[in-house]
Amino acid sequence: MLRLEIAQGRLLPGTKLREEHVSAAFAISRNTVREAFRLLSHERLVDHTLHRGVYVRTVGADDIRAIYRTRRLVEPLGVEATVGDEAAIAELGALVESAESAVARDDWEVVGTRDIDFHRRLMASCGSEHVSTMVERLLAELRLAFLRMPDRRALHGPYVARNRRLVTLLAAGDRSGALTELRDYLDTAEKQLHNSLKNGSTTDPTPK
Amino acid sequence: MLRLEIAQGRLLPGTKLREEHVSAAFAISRNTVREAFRLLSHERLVDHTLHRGVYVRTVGADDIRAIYRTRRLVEPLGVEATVGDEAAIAELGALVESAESAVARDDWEVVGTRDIDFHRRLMASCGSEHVSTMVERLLAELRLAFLRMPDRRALHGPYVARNRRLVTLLAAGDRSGALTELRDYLDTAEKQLHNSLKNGSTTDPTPK
DNA sequence: GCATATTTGTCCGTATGTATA
DNA sequence: CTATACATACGGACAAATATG
Repeated sequence: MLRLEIAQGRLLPGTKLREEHVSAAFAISRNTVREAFRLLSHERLVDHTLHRGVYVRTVGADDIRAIYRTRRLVEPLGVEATVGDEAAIAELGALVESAESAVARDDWEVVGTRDIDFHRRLMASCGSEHVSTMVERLLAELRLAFLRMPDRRALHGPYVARNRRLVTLLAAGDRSGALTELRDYLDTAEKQLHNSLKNGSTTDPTPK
Repeated sequence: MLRLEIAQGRLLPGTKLREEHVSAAFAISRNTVREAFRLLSHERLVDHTLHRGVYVRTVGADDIRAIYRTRRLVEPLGVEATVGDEAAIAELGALVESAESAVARDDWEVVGTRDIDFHRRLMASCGSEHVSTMVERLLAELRLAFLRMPDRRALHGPYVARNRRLVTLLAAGDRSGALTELRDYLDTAEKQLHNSLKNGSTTDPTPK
């Protein structure tokens, strides 16, 4: 049942998923495949149009705008909740460290993963299950956007230093400093994503 | 496919939904029923345990605590976004008016619905699709909690005046006043729900 | 524009494993 | 412990919609 992994790592956005094909590939029945498709569709990882099948979701410029609009709205709540939460700050520090060692290994795949983990952990401090699941979905969408980007190093490279700075500010208890750092992070990240999308994306846009 | 309506209005929490029974009642196949169950389960309207079937969700005291923890976290964002949004304030006023006329008719069902509509509209001003769908789910859970309460008048009665006050404060541009009014709303609402749950609930708790 | 082939949506029947009486 | 009921999963079938030539 775990083809989330396939959708999130292996397949490229825009790929059509034929029921018959998938059922053969996984040696499961078509009915079971359909149930799985419902789940993925509900998680917005695939697009499902009537009588036309399911496609791996292609996140466009509008989607990115929506994602960062939400992040700008919600992530400040995360830093508010994290200030003074020693355990959380320690875990965030560990995640940044892991990202830094990945940079040293030139493993940009896990650098991106650690960045996502970082912000998931940041929001977990809110202590709201509802918010956490929303963030989970938000970051899954973001990961789909990452898949369309050609240069992973340029994509994830700049942000481990920013996360490091954020942790330092949080550890120092500098609430407003952390907030402005966060805002700056989000602004530059969104700008870069739009640029990468405009210039060259790995896959065809395939709007139709 | 619209048995959301049934789960949200007709059936009481704790009711077991047998696949065969439902498929017969709606004249559809078990396979289709199963797909629908997956959807409802993902929306947290039903509990789905392996090999034991699906039950209409019973929201307990812990769930209510989680709901209001999230509301206290997120709804302030809604008032921040609504201050200065003339169109939104007008719509909120219309919703309160509709609730007031429902009070005059002794129609407490729609009073509760308008209360939910009110807070949905409030959060819509954030302009975040992600937040809106999260709120949608949050309020669906809350409505399930309402179903367990015996006295609808006592449940919904006190809050139309509070919503009216909130609209007035928003229209006056009194941001901090609106925030404290909101906090007070949430505190008393949660307290009342816990009380009603303790004393007498319409349905059996049926924890097992 | 039309005819054909492919694919989806829906249904039925059946087999197997699990939980409950 | 046995037996029953039920959920899970499989495979085949057909109609409807879509895509292709």
